[in-house]
Amino acid sequence: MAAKTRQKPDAPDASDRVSRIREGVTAAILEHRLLPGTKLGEDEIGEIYGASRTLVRTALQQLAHEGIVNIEKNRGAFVARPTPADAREVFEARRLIEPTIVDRAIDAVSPAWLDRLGQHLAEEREAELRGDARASVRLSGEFHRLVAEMSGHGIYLGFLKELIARSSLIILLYRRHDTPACGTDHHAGIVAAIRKRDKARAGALMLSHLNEIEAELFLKDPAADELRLADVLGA
Amino acid sequence: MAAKTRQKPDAPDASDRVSRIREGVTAAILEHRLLPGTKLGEDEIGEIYGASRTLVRTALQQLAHEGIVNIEKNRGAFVARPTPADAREVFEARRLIEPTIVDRAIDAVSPAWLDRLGQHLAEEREAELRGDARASVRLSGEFHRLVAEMSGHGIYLGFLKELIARSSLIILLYRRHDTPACGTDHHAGIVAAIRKRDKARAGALMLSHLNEIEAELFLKDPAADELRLADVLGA
DNA sequence: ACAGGCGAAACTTTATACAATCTTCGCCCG
DNA sequence: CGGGCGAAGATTGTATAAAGTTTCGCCTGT
Repeated sequence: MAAKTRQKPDAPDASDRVSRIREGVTAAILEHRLLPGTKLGEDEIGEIYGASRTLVRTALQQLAHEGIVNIEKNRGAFVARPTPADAREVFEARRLIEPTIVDRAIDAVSPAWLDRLGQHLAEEREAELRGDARASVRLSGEFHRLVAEMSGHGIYLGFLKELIARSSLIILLYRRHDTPACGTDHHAGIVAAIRKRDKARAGALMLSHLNEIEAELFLKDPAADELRLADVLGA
Repeated sequence: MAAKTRQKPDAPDASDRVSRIREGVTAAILEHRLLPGTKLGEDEIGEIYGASRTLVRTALQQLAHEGIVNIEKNRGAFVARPTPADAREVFEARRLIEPTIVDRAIDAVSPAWLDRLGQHLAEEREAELRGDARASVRLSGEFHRLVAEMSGHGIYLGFLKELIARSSLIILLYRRHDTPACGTDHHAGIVAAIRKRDKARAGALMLSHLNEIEAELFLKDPAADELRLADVLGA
């Protein structure tokens, strides 16, 4: 019967327009097409997506709540610029949550999920061979989200989505050398451990993976943000 | 100079009107004055706070993102009614995060914070003696938030605020017997451990505290929601 | 030439009006 | 008398317009 009118409350690819805006802007930020500090004018975005400012505003407010956009009163919305302190908090939280998520994911493992993971690893490898940095960045984050979805834990998934989005900005701002793909092999190792249902090993690998990513960051004084940003923009 | 015009971006008690609406509704939900499933009409709330629907809508969207309000398309906003599965997820997440938060709080301990904690315990005791159930519920949640603020970890604090708000709804829906204050002594014990900077003990006490709260819940089939709600309303 | 202030333009914020959708109540038919 | 159809009422979704704030350029005075 009325199965089409009442769609589930938080449809993943919700076809309404505000979700399309939100996901478009999110993708642009996660792929490093929009740099930290960039002004996100309401008219500007509205014209791109053919939507009214009302809808754009809604989307921007959601992004602000997720921590990847800052809204300054009477000034507008800007792509967030996490401080080194923020960065340390984000990675501490990820080190706490993600090993647990892997653990739960192994509980929920199934052939279909293993296929999905294998397929994702293939995509990551392909993007890296292609030298497509944007796709690599996006897929790297999506791997972690995939594991969280696999765990079937909605709250962990929500938290992790936030942490991943912020991590993307942090990596852009503070990565030391431009090691293009730090941990493709790491992901493969984690999947292997999941296949073997080896919780201890999977959790340990996830932890060391996160540690290695953070170790490649240069988290010093906040004033260095400007320099770093100029560097990225010049390249 | 212009110190009043540009206040910090995420002021805790932001005096703008949308925050006042959000906090008012949140307080009403946390104090169990608004029951799960209650319709939150935009005009209705707008008239109470003397605000336009635009502002009310913004506040409701924020509450929806925090998980304590559900917005159904073309139907309106309702106080969320967590399922037993949601409840288990919330408490699993709290068991993971809160011991870590206590740990970090002990790192940041100071005489001022210890005063604040002691003062809070006194308030809790007083409310309980008074038999003020509403204040008890609110203060019980605020204790956990206080520890999170003490930890100085903004992300953990944000996550925990969400979890506490949801917990309040869960306890209302699924508590077995009306044990008025399950864990006032627990809170005191945790504070004592914090005073002694005994991380292991503080974390363990927090964990058992959460376990005991969850143990008092009756998490069976989702269909029982209706009965439970009717029970509460009748009382 | 330079500092300070005035003013206009652009943008965000808030309110209001319009359109679309759902709910409810009444009526009619079986 | 019960069930279903339909129209009126109410409520939400969206767009547009009015109001307030910030910012930038320009002009004047020293």
